[in-house]
Amino acid sequence: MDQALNDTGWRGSQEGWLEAAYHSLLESGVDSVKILPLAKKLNLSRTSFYWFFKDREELLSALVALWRDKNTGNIVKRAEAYAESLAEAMLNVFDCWLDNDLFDAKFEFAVRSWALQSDELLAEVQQADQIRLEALKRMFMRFGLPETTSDVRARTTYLVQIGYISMQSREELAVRMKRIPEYIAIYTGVVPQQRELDRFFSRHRYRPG
Amino acid sequence: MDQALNDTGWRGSQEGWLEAAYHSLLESGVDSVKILPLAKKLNLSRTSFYWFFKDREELLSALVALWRDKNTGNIVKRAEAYAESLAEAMLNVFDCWLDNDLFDAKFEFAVRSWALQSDELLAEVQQADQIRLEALKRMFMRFGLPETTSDVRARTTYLVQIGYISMQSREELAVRMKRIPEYIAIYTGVVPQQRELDRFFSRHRYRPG
DNA sequence: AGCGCAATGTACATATGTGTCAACGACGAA
DNA sequence: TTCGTCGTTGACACATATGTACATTGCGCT
Repeated sequence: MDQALNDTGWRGSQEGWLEAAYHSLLESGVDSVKILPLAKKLNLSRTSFYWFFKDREELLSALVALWRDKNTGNIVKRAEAYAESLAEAMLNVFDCWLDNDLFDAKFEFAVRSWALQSDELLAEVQQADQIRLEALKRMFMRFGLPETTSDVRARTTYLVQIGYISMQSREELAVRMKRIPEYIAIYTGVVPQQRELDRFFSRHRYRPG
Repeated sequence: MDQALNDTGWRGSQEGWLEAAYHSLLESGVDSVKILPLAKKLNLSRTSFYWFFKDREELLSALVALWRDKNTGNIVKRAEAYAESLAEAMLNVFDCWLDNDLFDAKFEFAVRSWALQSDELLAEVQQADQIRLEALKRMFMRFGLPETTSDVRARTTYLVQIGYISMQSREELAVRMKRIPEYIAIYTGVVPQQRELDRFFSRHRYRPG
């Protein structure tokens, strides 16, 4: 995001406004995404906004598009990634919860909060939930679990993460990593092997101890 | 709520405004809680608001107080309620997720979204999370689980619910009930007994089948 | 009947936001 | 050099919100 966007030589640009809007959305919610304050942050005249966007609505739509592109695809990919065991498959999915490039948790929360005041967006969010939950459910079924079990385990996996996001806590990586083995055990019903955990830890540049 | 509040004979009242604010908060978030729109809904003059509340801030504080009183106490109580088995204890907690009088899920979500734009409120929400999680953790430990396990299982239990709330789904009671036995199995690691489930179902006026 | 006060309404001052318009500048290509 | 496009700006017209000062209504009590 931060490097993908950004300027083309001129002071302002579509991307400049969009990035400012993105940061404002994440920090204080949709209702803080207003043209006047953004202009102040960018040190631009408010009205120059209208050269890049028809109106505020168009800016908000661009934010939704950004979220759509980023957050759903990667979960599905990670759920479908190759794995020898269910525990390993689960750890693949966990990549999303720890790597901000795969899943932007703050963005996700801001969009969900936004959905409270927009039925249109709510429908989109619920569709995303559906797609993600189904991908996770298929993952459990790939390893031979029955359908109902797979469904509830998929929900547990996914909802714990959505809930975690909504706590807005900022914990150390180490604190979160210590819980991983237990989570895997609960979600899959199987204790993960040490080498599976080691592979996961090293992927995230974490040294247990 | 709906019967607790409401009028003293006069057209307006503290409670009238507060109730209108509550509904507006739940439907469209804090930023929709504005005096002018509320006045229109209540068919009152906007300025008569100031007879009951100093300003908008005071109304918002009253909303936070309402949330604080309602939503944290009951979870703790249910987690501490008597139970013969861990599964039964878990089902006691589940009462909150199914009974709107014990835990107001929509209210909870609206407040969490609100916390995005208020650091003060965020601190309160995180404190509530802490208290609730600790109560759940103690519940697991009461039944002999080790500390780390209890902690992660408490998180799972709680976060699934917070995540579920944030999906804002409106599912039939039957759909939700069908998942209960699996949830209990995942959360506690123990399959619940039929009589435990039956007691739970009847408590919530649900007939399986 | 009429007084007092709780409750409501009217008028004003102010703040913050949106969106349109027409004018202005700076840069690159013909 | 001059022209057109890209980008920027200030002025204007409005809309929606807050909060204060003051006037007005109408219920209840004596």
